[in-house]
Amino acid sequence: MRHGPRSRRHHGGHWRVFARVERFTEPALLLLLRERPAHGYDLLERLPELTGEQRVEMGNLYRLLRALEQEGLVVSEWDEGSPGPAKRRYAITAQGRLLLEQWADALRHSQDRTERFLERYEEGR
Amino acid sequence: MRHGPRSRRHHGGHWRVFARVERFTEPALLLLLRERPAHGYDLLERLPELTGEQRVEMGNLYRLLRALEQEGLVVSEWDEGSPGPAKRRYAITAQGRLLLEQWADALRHSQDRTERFLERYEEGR
DNA sequence: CTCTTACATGTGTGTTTTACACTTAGTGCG
DNA sequence: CGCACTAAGTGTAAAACACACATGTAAGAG
Repeated sequence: MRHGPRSRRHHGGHWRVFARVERFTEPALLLLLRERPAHGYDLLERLPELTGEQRVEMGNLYRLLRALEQEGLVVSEWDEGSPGPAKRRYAITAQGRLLLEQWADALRHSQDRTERFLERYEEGR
Repeated sequence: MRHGPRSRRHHGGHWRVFARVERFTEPALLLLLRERPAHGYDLLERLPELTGEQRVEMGNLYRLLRALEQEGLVVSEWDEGSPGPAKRRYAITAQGRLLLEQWADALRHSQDRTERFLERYEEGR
């Protein structure tokens, strides 16, 4: 096995567990973009505030942004006029806001499930 | 595309999102086995209480149980003497309890992250 | 007795999601 | 210039998961 699993990393003789919500980068991006439009690299730096990870894989981030655009959840355009390398500026759409709302709902349910799990865990200690 | 994504299902014209914790079946199994030893099919029926899903894929469940055994997190033996088809009875080990503890910890962190996400989401409505 | 259903454990294989490695290009600085 | 930082990507493999199918035991219906 070249790589260990992501959610359970070997580290100094024991397993390190990181309980992560599937596809969490997606709602995180949508939330950041709801606050204000931004370009990919900017999002890359602000994502860890939400995901709790050191950094998000940038390759996947750019692919995800393009996928979101194809689904009509965000729109983008090349940001002319600003200095430095060409940037693509992303903004959330109405559909994106709707999906974010559904994510928030799903995350609340997830919170409830996990809360029940933890209570049941504490009971049997 | 034969199958849609699991965490975002198309349903009646909109996407249905199910925010799921990665590999959550693993701590769920460990918790059930900490409460009492059980065989696979039994776990299969009791898992939805914890996961919130209708059912867990049984193929993957049996593979997961064997993987957990290879890692020393559970032990099993054929349950002789009980009627019906042969059952393999699984029990949690000390290492399994340790990993479950780490999962509980990780899940609490996940709760905090999600809580922060939801608060930030509510702020900007 | 035969058929069907439920119990019980699995294998095979494809899809989706994520990780890791690498490329290209603009700009400022010592 | 060489180097670091910004910015946007591609290629590819592994991990996680879904779906379909196989095999055998036992209990009950007709």
